[in-house]
Amino acid sequence: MERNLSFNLHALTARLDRAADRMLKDYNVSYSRFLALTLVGEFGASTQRALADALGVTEPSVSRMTGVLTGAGLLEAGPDPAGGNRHRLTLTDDGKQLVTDGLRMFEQRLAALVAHSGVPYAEYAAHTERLLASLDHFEREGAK
Amino acid sequence: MERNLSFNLHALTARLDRAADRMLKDYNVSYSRFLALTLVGEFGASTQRALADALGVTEPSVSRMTGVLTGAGLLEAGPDPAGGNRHRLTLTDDGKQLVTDGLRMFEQRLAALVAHSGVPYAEYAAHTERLLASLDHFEREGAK
DNA sequence: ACTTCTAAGTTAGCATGTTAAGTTAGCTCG
DNA sequence: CGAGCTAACTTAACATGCTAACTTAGAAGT
Repeated sequence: MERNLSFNLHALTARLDRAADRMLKDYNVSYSRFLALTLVGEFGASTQRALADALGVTEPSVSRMTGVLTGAGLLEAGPDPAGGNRHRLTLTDDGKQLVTDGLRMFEQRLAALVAHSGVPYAEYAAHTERLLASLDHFEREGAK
Repeated sequence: MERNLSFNLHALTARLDRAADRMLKDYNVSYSRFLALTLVGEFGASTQRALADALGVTEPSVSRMTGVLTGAGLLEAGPDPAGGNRHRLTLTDDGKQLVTDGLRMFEQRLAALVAHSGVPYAEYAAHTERLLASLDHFEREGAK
């Protein structure tokens, strides 16, 4: 048996994530937290529920994460004027700065990696997206 | 900003792993543990150190995992006749059975997913492998 | 207005990853 | 042969994912 696709995807992702964690060490945030901040800042994920969906994780994860990020002064979580039991999420100035810096750094590094590997970026990215969409489809089918 | 490659890879892998966990629920093992057993059974990863390398995780992870798997009667870990402070890892009959069943199950499911998505399996798998190799290369460079 | 439903968030407990710092078994060399 | 080296393994403490079960704030129906 050769190492199969799901195994290699698992390994590739785990290593990319750890590399990202190392790059962010100076900023004292993990890659997960950086992603959360990015989604709040760049995609306007404005409640914890929305952020959980965007990150693809559960509400308890986000609940704990927002607690930490608020404590670190990167995120603000006030009551949402839209009503309901919601928290409106916004970035502080420090949070905005971190997202800006981090995105630039990752872009450069990933470009270098892909260039070195010779893999056609656009095609690979498109395939990844298509697999993700199919998986979503299967999961929705299965849940019915 | 569109959702970038590393983000989608992260999401795709996380979901594949969770789907695999659900499929293995009846067998009472997680996907991580299944992978460990597979590497012992199919690749002859015969010490904890070798298994850690093959899985791409650290020794403490493997140490804890082998403890659990041994307790579950899926794995045996005796002293290694090769000497040194090593444990020789081998599958029990139950372990072998699990690996056989699991691999067949995953193969079918992944084939269905990839077919549904229309992504060319061989090419995508080759690209993934190449990226992994490049990342290894970068990490080795960086460590020097 | 009171009950009830629903959606959002929290808390508790588990799994499995990490790093840092021990421990143990055999090898090497003066 | 004893001191120190190295490699493999373990232990401890932390991060962050999950599920299950609870709380809270509005909305809806009578």
